[in-house]
Amino acid sequence: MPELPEVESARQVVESRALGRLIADVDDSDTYECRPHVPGEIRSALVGRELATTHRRGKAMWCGTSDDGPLLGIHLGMSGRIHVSDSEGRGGGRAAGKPEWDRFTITFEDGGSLRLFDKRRLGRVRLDPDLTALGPDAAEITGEEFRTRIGKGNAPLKARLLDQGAIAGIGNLLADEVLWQSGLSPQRRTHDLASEELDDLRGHLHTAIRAAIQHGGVHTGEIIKHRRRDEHCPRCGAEMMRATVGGRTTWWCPVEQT
DNA sequence: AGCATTGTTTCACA
DNA sequence: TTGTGAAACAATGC
Repeated sequence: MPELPEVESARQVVESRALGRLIADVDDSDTYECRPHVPGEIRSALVGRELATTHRRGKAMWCGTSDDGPLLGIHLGMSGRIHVSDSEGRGGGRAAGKPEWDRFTITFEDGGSLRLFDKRRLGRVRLDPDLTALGPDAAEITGEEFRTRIGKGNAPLKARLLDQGAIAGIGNLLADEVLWQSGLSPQRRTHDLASEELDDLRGHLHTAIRAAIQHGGVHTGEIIKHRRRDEHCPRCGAEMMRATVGGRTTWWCPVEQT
Protein backbone atom coordinates (compact mmCIF):
# COMPACT_ATOMS: atom_id res chain seq x y z
CA MET A 1 0.00 0.00 0.00
CA PRO A 2 2.56 2.54 0.94
CA GLU A 3 2.84 5.69 -1.09
CA LEU A 4 3.06 9.17 0.36
CA PRO A 5 -0.43 9.17 1.94
CA GLU A 6 0.05 5.84 3.69
CA VAL A 7 3.44 6.92 4.97
CA GLU A 8 2.01 10.18 6.26
CA SER A 9 -0.71 8.27 8.10
CA ALA A 10 1.92 5.98 9.60
CA ARG A 11 3.95 8.99 10.67
CA GLN A 12 0.90 10.47 12.39
CA VAL A 13 0.35 7.23 14.28
CA VAL A 14 3.92 7.27 15.52
CA GLU A 15 3.68 10.97 16.36
CA SER A 16 0.55 10.57 18.44
CA ARG A 17 1.17 7.20 20.06
CA ALA A 18 4.84 6.26 20.21
CA LEU A 19 6.76 9.36 21.27
CA GLY A 20 8.09 9.72 24.78
CA ARG A 21 7.94 6.03 25.66
CA LEU A 22 11.13 4.50 27.03
CA ILE A 23 12.61 1.86 24.73
CA ALA A 24 13.34 -1.35 26.64
CA ASP A 25 14.18 -3.71 23.81
CA VAL A 26 14.54 -3.84 20.03
CA ASP A 27 14.34 -6.80 17.67
CA ASP A 28 16.48 -5.94 14.67
CA SER A 29 17.30 -9.53 13.79
CA ASP A 30 15.76 -9.46 10.31
CA THR A 31 18.98 -9.31 8.34
CA TYR A 32 17.24 -8.26 5.16
CA GLU A 33 15.16 -5.33 6.34
CA CYS A 34 17.90 -4.14 8.68
CA ARG A 35 20.84 -4.85 6.37
CA PRO A 36 23.87 -2.75 6.30
CA HIS A 37 23.49 -3.12 10.07
CA VAL A 38 24.67 -6.12 12.03
CA PRO A 39 22.08 -7.64 14.34
CA GLY A 40 22.03 -5.73 17.61
CA GLU A 41 23.43 -2.52 16.21
CA ILE A 42 20.08 -0.76 15.99
CA ARG A 43 19.09 -2.23 19.33
CA SER A 44 22.21 -0.85 21.03
CA ALA A 45 21.57 2.58 19.58
CA LEU A 46 17.96 2.76 20.77
CA VAL A 47 17.60 0.96 24.10
CA GLY A 48 17.35 3.48 26.93
CA ARG A 49 16.20 6.27 24.64
CA GLU A 50 12.81 7.49 23.48
CA LEU A 51 11.47 8.36 20.06
CA ALA A 52 11.29 12.13 20.26
CA THR A 53 10.23 13.52 16.87
CA THR A 54 8.76 12.28 13.60
CA HIS A 55 9.52 13.38 10.05
CA ARG A 56 8.64 12.42 6.51
CA ARG A 57 9.76 13.21 3.01
CA GLY A 58 8.08 11.39 0.19
CA LYS A 59 7.84 7.75 1.18
CA ALA A 60 10.69 8.00 3.70
CA MET A 61 9.91 8.52 7.37
CA TRP A 62 12.25 8.84 10.29
CA CYS A 63 12.31 9.60 13.99
CA GLY A 64 14.63 11.68 16.10
CA THR A 65 15.63 10.05 19.38
CA SER A 66 16.28 11.44 22.84
CA ASP A 67 19.67 12.40 24.26
CA ASP A 68 21.14 13.29 20.88
CA GLY A 69 20.59 9.76 19.69
CA PRO A 70 20.62 8.67 16.06
CA LEU A 71 17.82 9.10 13.58
CA LEU A 72 15.75 5.99 13.04
CA GLY A 73 14.76 5.69 9.39
CA ILE A 74 11.83 3.52 8.34
CA HIS A 75 10.74 2.76 4.78
CA LEU A 76 7.57 0.76 4.32
CA GLY A 77 8.62 -0.72 0.99
CA MET A 78 5.90 -2.46 -1.00
CA SER A 79 3.76 -3.76 1.85
CA GLY A 80 4.97 -2.39 5.19
CA ARG A 81 2.67 -1.03 7.88
CA ILE A 82 3.35 0.47 11.28
CA HIS A 83 1.59 -1.02 14.28
CA VAL A 84 1.74 0.69 17.66
CA SER A 85 0.20 -0.93 20.70
CA ASP A 86 -0.37 0.59 24.14
CA SER A 87 0.67 -0.77 27.51
CA GLU A 88 -2.32 -3.09 27.53
CA GLY A 89 -1.32 -4.50 24.19
CA ARG A 90 -4.33 -2.81 22.63
CA GLY A 91 -4.34 -1.29 19.15
CA GLY A 92 -1.62 -1.76 16.63
CA GLY A 93 -3.43 -4.13 14.31
CA ARG A 94 -2.72 -7.13 16.44
CA ALA A 95 -5.71 -8.90 14.97
CA ALA A 96 -4.51 -8.21 11.44
CA GLY A 97 -1.60 -10.32 11.37
CA LYS A 98 0.75 -13.11 11.46
CA PRO A 99 3.44 -12.38 14.02
CA GLU A 100 6.06 -13.72 11.66
CA TRP A 101 5.40 -10.74 9.45
CA ASP A 102 6.65 -8.38 12.17
CA ARG A 103 10.08 -7.59 10.74
CA PHE A 104 11.23 -5.02 13.27
CA THR A 105 9.97 -4.44 16.80
CA ILE A 106 10.57 -1.81 19.42
CA THR A 107 9.32 -2.88 22.84
CA PHE A 108 8.61 -0.07 25.27
CA GLU A 109 9.14 -0.35 28.98
CA ASP A 110 5.39 0.05 29.51
CA GLY A 111 4.84 -3.24 27.70
CA GLY A 112 3.56 -1.85 24.38
CA SER A 113 5.40 -1.88 21.11
CA LEU A 114 6.01 -0.34 17.72
CA ARG A 115 6.26 -2.89 14.95
CA LEU A 116 7.05 -2.78 11.26
CA PHE A 117 4.60 -5.33 9.88
CA ASP A 118 5.62 -6.25 6.35
CA LYS A 119 4.23 -9.17 4.43
CA ARG A 120 6.48 -8.82 1.39
CA ARG A 121 9.58 -7.89 3.34
CA LEU A 122 10.84 -5.10 1.14
CA GLY A 123 10.76 -2.47 3.89
CA ARG A 124 13.88 -1.04 5.44
CA VAL A 125 15.07 0.16 8.81
CA ARG A 126 18.22 2.27 9.00
CA LEU A 127 20.10 4.39 11.48
CA ASP A 128 20.75 7.91 10.19
CA PRO A 129 19.19 7.21 6.77
CA ASP A 130 20.62 8.91 3.70
CA LEU A 131 17.92 11.17 2.27
CA THR A 132 20.08 13.21 -0.06
CA ALA A 133 18.78 11.55 -3.23
CA LEU A 134 15.17 12.54 -2.55
CA GLY A 135 13.53 15.43 -4.33
CA PRO A 136 11.05 17.77 -2.64
CA ASP A 137 8.04 16.19 -0.99
CA ALA A 138 5.10 15.81 -3.36
CA ALA A 139 2.69 17.30 -0.82
CA GLU A 140 4.85 20.36 -0.19
CA ILE A 141 6.42 21.14 -3.55
CA THR A 142 5.89 24.69 -4.80
CA GLY A 143 4.51 25.56 -8.21
CA GLU A 144 7.83 26.85 -9.40
CA GLU A 145 9.76 23.79 -8.23
CA PHE A 146 7.16 21.54 -9.79
CA ARG A 147 7.28 23.25 -13.18
CA THR A 148 11.07 23.16 -13.22
CA ARG A 149 11.54 19.59 -12.08
CA ILE A 150 8.68 17.96 -13.93
CA GLY A 151 8.54 20.02 -17.10
CA LYS A 152 12.11 19.45 -18.15
CA GLY A 153 13.67 16.71 -20.28
CA ASN A 154 12.23 14.16 -22.62
CA ALA A 155 10.96 11.43 -20.31
CA PRO A 156 7.37 10.18 -20.40
CA LEU A 157 5.43 12.18 -17.83
CA LYS A 158 4.63 9.20 -15.68
CA ALA A 159 8.26 8.11 -15.52
CA ARG A 160 9.15 11.57 -14.22
CA LEU A 161 6.41 11.52 -11.59
CA LEU A 162 7.75 8.20 -10.31
CA ASP A 163 11.33 9.54 -10.12
CA GLN A 164 11.87 10.01 -6.38
CA GLY A 165 14.86 12.23 -7.08
CA ALA A 166 12.70 14.64 -9.04
CA ILE A 167 9.74 14.63 -6.66
CA ALA A 168 9.36 12.37 -3.64
CA GLY A 169 6.30 10.36 -2.68
CA ILE A 170 4.43 9.41 -5.86
CA GLY A 171 4.01 5.69 -6.53
CA ASN A 172 2.37 3.72 -9.28
CA LEU A 173 -1.24 4.09 -8.18
CA LEU A 174 -1.08 7.76 -7.22
CA ALA A 175 0.57 8.52 -10.57
CA ASP A 176 -2.23 6.84 -12.51
CA GLU A 177 -4.81 8.66 -10.38
CA VAL A 178 -3.45 12.18 -10.82
CA LEU A 179 -2.84 11.69 -14.54
CA TRP A 180 -6.45 10.59 -14.98
CA GLN A 181 -7.70 13.49 -12.87
CA SER A 182 -5.62 15.86 -14.99
CA GLY A 183 -6.56 14.42 -18.37
CA LEU A 184 -2.90 13.92 -19.25
CA SER A 185 -1.46 10.89 -21.00
CA PRO A 186 1.24 9.05 -19.05
CA GLN A 187 3.19 8.98 -22.30
CA ARG A 188 3.27 12.75 -22.79
CA ARG A 189 6.83 14.05 -23.02
CA THR A 190 7.72 16.29 -20.11
CA HIS A 191 9.16 19.14 -22.20
CA ASP A 192 5.92 19.24 -24.15
CA LEU A 193 3.86 20.34 -21.17
CA ALA A 194 2.59 23.91 -20.92
CA SER A 195 2.93 25.81 -17.64
CA GLU A 196 -0.82 25.75 -17.24
CA GLU A 197 -0.87 21.97 -17.60
CA LEU A 198 1.88 21.63 -15.01
CA ASP A 199 0.06 23.91 -12.58
CA ASP A 200 -3.13 21.96 -13.11
CA LEU A 201 -1.33 18.66 -12.59
CA ARG A 202 0.16 19.89 -9.34
CA GLY A 203 -3.27 20.99 -8.17
CA HIS A 204 -4.72 17.56 -8.84
CA LEU A 205 -1.71 15.99 -7.15
CA HIS A 206 -2.26 17.90 -3.93
CA THR A 207 -5.97 17.22 -4.01
CA ALA A 208 -5.42 13.49 -4.56
CA ILE A 209 -2.89 13.31 -1.75
CA ARG A 210 -5.24 15.02 0.70
CA ALA A 211 -8.12 12.79 -0.36
CA ALA A 212 -6.02 9.64 -0.03
CA ILE A 213 -4.87 10.56 3.47
CA GLN A 214 -8.43 11.32 4.47
CA HIS A 215 -9.95 8.19 2.94
CA GLY A 216 -7.30 5.74 4.04
CA GLY A 217 -4.91 5.27 1.16
CA VAL A 218 -4.16 5.66 -2.53
CA HIS A 219 -6.32 2.65 -3.35
CA THR A 220 -9.37 4.85 -2.63
CA GLY A 221 -8.63 6.99 -5.69
CA GLU A 222 -11.40 7.22 -8.28
CA ILE A 223 -9.58 5.48 -11.12
CA ILE A 224 -7.92 2.72 -9.12
CA LYS A 225 -10.78 0.22 -9.28
CA HIS A 226 -10.84 0.69 -13.03
CA ARG A 227 -7.22 -0.38 -13.53
CA ARG A 228 -8.33 -3.75 -14.90
CA ARG A 229 -9.06 -5.50 -18.13
CA ASP A 230 -12.51 -4.83 -19.57
CA GLU A 231 -12.95 -1.81 -17.31
CA HIS A 232 -14.09 1.56 -18.61
CA CYS A 233 -13.37 5.19 -17.85
CA PRO A 234 -15.95 6.25 -15.24
CA ARG A 235 -16.30 9.65 -16.93
CA CYS A 236 -16.55 8.89 -20.64
CA GLY A 237 -17.02 5.12 -20.82
CA ALA A 238 -14.04 4.42 -23.07
CA GLU A 239 -12.23 1.15 -22.48
CA MET A 240 -9.22 1.59 -20.25
CA MET A 241 -5.83 1.13 -21.91
CA ARG A 242 -2.90 -0.70 -20.43
CA ALA A 243 0.82 -0.44 -21.13
CA THR A 244 4.13 -0.36 -19.33
CA VAL A 245 5.31 3.21 -18.77
CA GLY A 246 8.27 4.11 -16.62
CA GLY A 247 8.77 0.44 -15.94
CA ARG A 248 5.37 0.03 -14.29
CA THR A 249 2.01 -1.25 -15.36
CA THR A 250 -0.03 1.79 -16.32
CA TRP A 251 -3.74 2.20 -16.98
CA TRP A 252 -5.35 5.25 -18.51
CA CYS A 253 -8.28 6.51 -20.53
CA PRO A 254 -7.11 6.83 -24.13
CA VAL A 255 -9.92 9.25 -24.98
CA GLU A 256 -9.63 11.81 -22.20
CA GLN A 257 -5.95 11.55 -21.35
CA THR A 258 -3.96 13.13 -24.16
C1' DA B 1 2.38 -23.33 -13.25
C1' DG B 2 2.91 -18.91 -14.29
C1' DC B 3 2.29 -14.19 -13.71
C1' DA B 4 1.48 -9.91 -11.24
C1' DT B 5 2.38 -6.78 -7.33
C1' DT B 6 1.16 0.11 -4.20
C1' DG B 7 9.06 0.00 -3.87
C1' DT B 8 14.20 0.67 -4.54
C1' DT B 9 18.69 -0.21 -6.48
C1' DT B 10 21.88 -1.48 -9.92
C1' DC B 11 23.58 -2.10 -14.37
C1' DA B 12 23.93 -2.60 -19.39
C1' DC B 13 22.95 0.06 -23.16
C1' DA B 14 21.30 3.62 -26.58
C1' DT C 1 23.73 13.47 -20.05
C1' DT C 2 19.31 11.42 -20.23
C1' DG C 3 16.64 7.98 -20.38
C1' DT C 4 15.13 2.93 -20.90
C1' DG C 5 14.55 -1.74 -19.76
C1' DA C 6 15.54 -5.62 -17.20
C1' DA C 7 16.96 -7.94 -13.22
C1' DA C 8 17.34 -8.58 -8.37
C1' DC C 9 15.43 -8.27 -3.94
C1' DA C 10 11.11 -11.19 -0.98
C1' DA C 11 6.88 -13.19 -0.56
C1' DT C 12 2.17 -13.64 -1.38
C1' DG C 13 -2.20 -13.89 -4.15
C1' DC C 14 -4.83 -15.11 -8.23
